[in-house]
Amino acid sequence: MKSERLKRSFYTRSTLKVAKELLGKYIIRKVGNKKISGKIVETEAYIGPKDKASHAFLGKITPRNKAEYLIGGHIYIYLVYGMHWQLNITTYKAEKPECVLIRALDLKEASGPGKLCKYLKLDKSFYGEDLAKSKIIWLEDRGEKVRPSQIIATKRIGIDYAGPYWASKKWRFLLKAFKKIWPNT
DNA sequence: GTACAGATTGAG
DNA sequence: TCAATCTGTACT
Repeated sequence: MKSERLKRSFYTRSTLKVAKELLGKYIIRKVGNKKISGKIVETEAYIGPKDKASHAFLGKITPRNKAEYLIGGHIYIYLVYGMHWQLNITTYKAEKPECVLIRALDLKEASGPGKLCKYLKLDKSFYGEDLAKSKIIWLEDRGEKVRPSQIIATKRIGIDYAGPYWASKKWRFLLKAFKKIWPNT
């Protein structure tokens, strides 16, 4: 099987393009001598500082979100609701706070952002990890082509606080074939 | 120092 | 429908 690790140049392009192309790619997580992996089937784009739903809205930098400003290909992970980790991958250039939230893999054990991190055993120790270099987590292209007609774009989830303009942006992308995983879509 | 909301989930 | 659970941020 063809299996190629995604390079820096994949991540440093425009965020919406990366968000769509991440669909169908595989995430590989090495724990000891075991590998945990799955296909990415749902993503969301966050384009700070103009995006009110982004943690980096208006160029805000805090100890929590500073990894969002790293060059494309780094992990930005944080805790929400006091109990769930969210895995984000930074995109575009350094100092540009843009990222893609990885929401789901093609497994029912990882069918949501919080469950995905639990499945991949991710936590704050992965903050700022470089997916282009890391030996414990990276992404692979296994040669699966995803056609635009297989991608569904919808509104992002759980960001109504950002107001109707940003909340209505269709920056959530998912593979048609896996729509059935989510009861509320 | 205190108050409060949140890029969710799973149970009821 | 709603509680669990805790960090970052904006106050005093």
